[in-house]
Amino acid sequence: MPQQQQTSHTLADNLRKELISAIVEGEIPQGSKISEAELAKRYGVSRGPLREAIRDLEGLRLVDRKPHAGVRVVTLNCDEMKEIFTLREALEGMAARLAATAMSEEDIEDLRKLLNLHESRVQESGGQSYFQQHGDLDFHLRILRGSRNQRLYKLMGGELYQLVLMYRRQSSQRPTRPLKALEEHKRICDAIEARDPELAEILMRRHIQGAKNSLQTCIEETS
Amino acid sequence: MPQQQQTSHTLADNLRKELISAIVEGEIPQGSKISEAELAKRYGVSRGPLREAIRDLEGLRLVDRKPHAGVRVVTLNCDEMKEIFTLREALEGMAARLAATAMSEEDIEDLRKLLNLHESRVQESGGQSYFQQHGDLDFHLRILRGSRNQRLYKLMGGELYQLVLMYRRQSSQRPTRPLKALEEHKRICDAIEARDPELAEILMRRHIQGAKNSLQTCIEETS
DNA sequence: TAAACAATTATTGTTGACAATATTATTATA
DNA sequence: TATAATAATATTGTCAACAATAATTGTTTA
Repeated sequence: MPQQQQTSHTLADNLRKELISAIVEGEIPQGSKISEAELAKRYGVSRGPLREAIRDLEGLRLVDRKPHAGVRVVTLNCDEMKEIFTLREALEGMAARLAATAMSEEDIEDLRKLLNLHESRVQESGGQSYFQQHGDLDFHLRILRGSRNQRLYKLMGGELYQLVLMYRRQSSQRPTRPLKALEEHKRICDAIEARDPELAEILMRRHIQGAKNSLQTCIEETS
Repeated sequence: MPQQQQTSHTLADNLRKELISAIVEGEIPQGSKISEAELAKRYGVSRGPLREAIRDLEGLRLVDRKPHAGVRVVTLNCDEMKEIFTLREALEGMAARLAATAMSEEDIEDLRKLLNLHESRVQESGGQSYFQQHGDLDFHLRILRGSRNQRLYKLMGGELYQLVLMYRRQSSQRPTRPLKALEEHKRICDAIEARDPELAEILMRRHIQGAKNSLQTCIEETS
């Protein structure tokens, strides 16, 4: 079953989704100040629900807020992104460990099919964009769900992945070797299929460490 | 410097703190429905800021909300608590790893002093209550801060620890062997002092696994 | 001219009233 | 009597006006 109904029938909840999308896609640029009045007019709602939605975004750390001074979209510098990847390493490593015992045979079969799909996409067209955009996250989300740990799934899949997505979309992140990543995904899947939690965790952590290391080096910002 | 000013000068932010405290302490019992009108009257504010504060609590997973049907305080059963402890294992394990290289000599010295203080408290009075209530969390928060990973610190120290606290306060959690816990803390401190990230992580994970295992076994709830 | 102070303006924070939805109580019917 | 449909009630969701705070602009003074 789907985990949530399509539309929540409340303005604040719909706004929340729209704003998340707008920020992640860069429609509302990083570091820009958000004007409540302007956004309210733009989305055709009053400021009440809008403020509630913004409050949610603050919880997701997509915006920063200073009382009486307004909210700004966060600016993701490379250092912050490395922090997030460190969290990914810890959390997704644990997810892989749990998935190795918690995933059903059908789940694993589906996961394998997904990897085969990814392989064909990568082969047929270089496929970098597709794989980078969706394929990689699909795989990681499957593992997170496979951990059967609701809180883990919601935490990584909900809050943190928005930030990863945002960074990928906006930082002109170069595609990081889809072939190598796909190969690593396969090995992780192997470990899960072999019901080897320790190996699954180690491989996942290495995989994410690799991604972290390939983040473009930070530009030192003294001011 | 302190990370936040004392009072935020906005009703919603102050309410947020009060509500968190009220829920964690059990003043607002688990599973109870929250009436906006009643709470607004109780705290002498209008429903606007109250709703924003509640929205924050939802982000912290302290309450559940169904659109048009109200919010309820979450009920922490043992299974959920085990999920949280699994997150703790992953995140605090990572924190210990990072702390082993990131903490300054002074930080480590202070940590050692803290442990000595704990030891005297435990010895002089059995000290179970103090150590269980504050000492244990103090130690873990120090490690989290020592990781020098802001996001890790805020995530575990902010959102997740509220839930751990809530469970401890309300589930008549028996004090889980303060002497053994203290001993484990010392070993973790040793590993950090020796600048041994792998060992620090392993010990921290074991330490939290032990705490998880000592959670009282769940009462099976079929209905 | 530059700096500091003061008045203005714009934005955020708050409130109480109104609208929409879900829950409860009531009534009719099998 | 039990169940289902329906009306009444209470609660949540939304709005537009008001208050309070911060940013901006203009003015005065060294």
